Amino acid sequence: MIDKMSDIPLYVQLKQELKDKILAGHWKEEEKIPSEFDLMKTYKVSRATVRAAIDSLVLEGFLVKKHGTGTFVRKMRPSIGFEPLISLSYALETLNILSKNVVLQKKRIDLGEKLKRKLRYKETTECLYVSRLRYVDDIPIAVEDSYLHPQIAPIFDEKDLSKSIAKILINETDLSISKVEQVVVPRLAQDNERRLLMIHRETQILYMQRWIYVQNQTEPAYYLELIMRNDLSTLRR
Amino acid sequence: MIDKMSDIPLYVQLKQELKDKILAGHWKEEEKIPSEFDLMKTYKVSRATVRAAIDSLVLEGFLVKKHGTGTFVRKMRPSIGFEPLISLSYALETLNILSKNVVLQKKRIDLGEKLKRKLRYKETTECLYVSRLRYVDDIPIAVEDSYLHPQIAPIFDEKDLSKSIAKILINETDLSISKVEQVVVPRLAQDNERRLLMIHRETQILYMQRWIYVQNQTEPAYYLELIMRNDLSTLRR
DNA sequence: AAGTGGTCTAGACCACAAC
DNA sequence: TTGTGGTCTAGACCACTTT
Repeated sequence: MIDKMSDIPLYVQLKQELKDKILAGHWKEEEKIPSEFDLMKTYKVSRATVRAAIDSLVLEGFLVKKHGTGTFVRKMRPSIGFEPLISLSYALETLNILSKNVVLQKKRIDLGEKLKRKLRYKETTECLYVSRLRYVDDIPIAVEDSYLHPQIAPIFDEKDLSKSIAKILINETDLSISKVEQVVVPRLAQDNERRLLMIHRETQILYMQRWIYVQNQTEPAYYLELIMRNDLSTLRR
Repeated sequence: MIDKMSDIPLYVQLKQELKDKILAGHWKEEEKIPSEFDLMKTYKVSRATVRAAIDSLVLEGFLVKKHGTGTFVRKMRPSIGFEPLISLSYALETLNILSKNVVLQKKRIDLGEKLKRKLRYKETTECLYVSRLRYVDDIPIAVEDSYLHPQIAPIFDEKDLSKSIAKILINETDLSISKVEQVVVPRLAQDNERRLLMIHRETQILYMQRWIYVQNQTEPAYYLELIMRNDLSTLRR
């Protein structure tokens, strides 16, 4: 209950009240909670107080607001906080850097022995290959080669691949990620990389490989290989 | 300037106005911006509008508020370059989260076969072991076990290990990092981990291993194993 | 048309930090 | 004591979604 005499701010009390109900399952996932006006009446507080409590819970990922419709309990993601480790888009967003991808190529390919070993496939001999260039303000910052396992490739057939593949994997599928392996090597850019990223010979880049495993599959669902500029400190928006 | 006839919300216009001034260097880093009341007068808007604009910029990491003192331009965070990939401290800083370490143990240890394999040592059979607990606002968020190769361990004999080991490696030595390998697995916390992190059984954690290689050495200079809470988004400030 | 969240105003009092 | 940000109220109108 809410105590107006308490030293604890009303919106904090209301926030805790709502959070407790969410965690206790009082409202189910995806279910609508009472409207802001209902909450005003129920708890006898002003709308600003209700909104402060709700906004805070939205920020913490417990609630989602839909304009004109209502406020809903957010489907719990098993991996909140995990995203920046998986998705370059997400990692950049935490720095307030917005990037966009341009798809250069997208095709099914057969894997040679060498590539098969690199992708850590055991049996599978084909995959969906996507080559992309990532831009921040029309400046190319990374070249990404993605390899999608046949088991998950169909999901991406009709997706907009200018968006983050990792984000799609996390948010638009029911797959849960079981392991992420990653190797990063700093080195100088090679000629072809320099041309794509429009950088000088001396510029250092990061070469990164990433294997993402889902659920019980033994082969990586998503292999990513990228090179990126290592001097993004000046790109804040 | 702010246009009350525009379709763009006033607080968004004000936010953009302030952001532009920050990026243009109109106020320097760590410098105080005008008070909320000054901004109300200057732009002829209500306090709620001013606060909405400022709160949004705080959230994005451009401003910091200090109760009773004022609002200040935030010091620029490190880039997404190499550092956040190596150092949890850096990675958290990009999320606007400041953390500190407490050293629980620090001792030389002899390695059994199992540990030797885990550390990926070929010949070496000893190392410097450091166990630390990482806090954000007195909340324990991670337990870290660090293993330092004998070749670099002496460097850390007299260092303050409440600071980031990776940061020391990057900034206070001449060693250059040649490779970083990392494995992340999301899973539920075990009993002993739950106690240290003061979390419930259902809470998901991230288990991470990281091998850092320097220069031409074939054995990792720094092996790190940690478990951390996977709900750090709720700790953002 | 009705209900929801989004924006905005004007005013009030409180808690904290610095002078 | 003064100035700052923190909390809270009561009211208004707008934009979006559903009925």
